[in-house]
Amino acid sequence: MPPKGSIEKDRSIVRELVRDPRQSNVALAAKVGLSEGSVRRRVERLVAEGHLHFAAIASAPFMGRPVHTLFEIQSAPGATDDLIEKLAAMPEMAYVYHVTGQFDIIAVGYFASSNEMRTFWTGRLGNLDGVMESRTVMVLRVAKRLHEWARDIAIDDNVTDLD
Amino acid sequence: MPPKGSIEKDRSIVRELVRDPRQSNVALAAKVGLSEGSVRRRVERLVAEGHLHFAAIASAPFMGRPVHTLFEIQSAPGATDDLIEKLAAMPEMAYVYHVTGQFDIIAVGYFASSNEMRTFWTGRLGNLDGVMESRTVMVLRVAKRLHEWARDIAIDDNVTDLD
DNA sequence: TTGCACACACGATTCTCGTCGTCTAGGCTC
DNA sequence: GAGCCTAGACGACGAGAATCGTGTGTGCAA
Repeated sequence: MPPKGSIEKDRSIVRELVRDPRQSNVALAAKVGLSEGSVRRRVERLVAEGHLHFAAIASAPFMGRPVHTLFEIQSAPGATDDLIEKLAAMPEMAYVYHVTGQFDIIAVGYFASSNEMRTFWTGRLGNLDGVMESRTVMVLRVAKRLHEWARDIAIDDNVTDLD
Repeated sequence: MPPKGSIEKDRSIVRELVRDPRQSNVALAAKVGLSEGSVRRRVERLVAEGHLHFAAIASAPFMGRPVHTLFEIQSAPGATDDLIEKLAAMPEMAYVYHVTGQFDIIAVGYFASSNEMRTFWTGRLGNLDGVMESRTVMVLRVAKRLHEWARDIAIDDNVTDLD
């Protein structure tokens, strides 16, 4: 087990990488006060454990999918998990959340046109077993998409044993 | 302007990077059929133009924010843009969308505890000017979070002039 | 022709990556 | 408690690879 305070080093590595994902291990090592090799091993471990991951994010409009839609779905009792599986398997879907509230599932997808979205909604989604009710919400503008949200966060010292 | 078909090279670079964000320019160049230098410059340009960006994504629980909440907000007429600005400026917020439907804004945030979320909701969010009604939706499980969604998408040839 | 936008070529510098020796913490036996 | 052993993490280091800046060529349009 990390001998306490080690997790803070991990977090500072993560914060630093969130701030600049493409910096070299050498630069990162200098900032967090470790050697290049140690930083490299820690990053590998953090990625393997799922605490950190790297992504290249494409602009959906640039890739030919300008229509950004959110679906709120109420599922039949007991059907939620199945439904989530099926939604997650659809390539149009980027995010699928199991949530509380009036609806059980929120899913976000990208489409080439409103018409294609409509086809998807009325055809593929509407025909799925277990869909009681669904609503679409069109995303007009993304005001903030901060995969970098962790950057400014001050970490409480007493929160060290989280998964 | 790119002489047509150049945008397809850009897209194949993007797709390839989405598939593996940390591959070297040399490897990428071999796959898309360009030299290392050309790929490097194209990637720089794509990032500068906002069509592509690199991110290191931290696990929110690991960073001490296990509570994942979505807020649906109905704003007073004319107040939406202001409200969006204010929400986007809050460090707890990771995503802020301007949307259609019953609500005008959907915002997603991460909190250290449900209590902190409640404090935020009743205190900071509830006191903002222009908030007519707001609901919280707790995210129980993230079934899919595919920043890599663009990977499998076939691009229509007639969709070349999008921003 | 001139200008411009790309692409390629090619060193110099920097980084990555595997390996090795060291140090420390913890557990075990005596 | 002393001595010993093991596991994990760290730093050091060198070979190989990647990056990065610059210079040159080529196609196209004004």
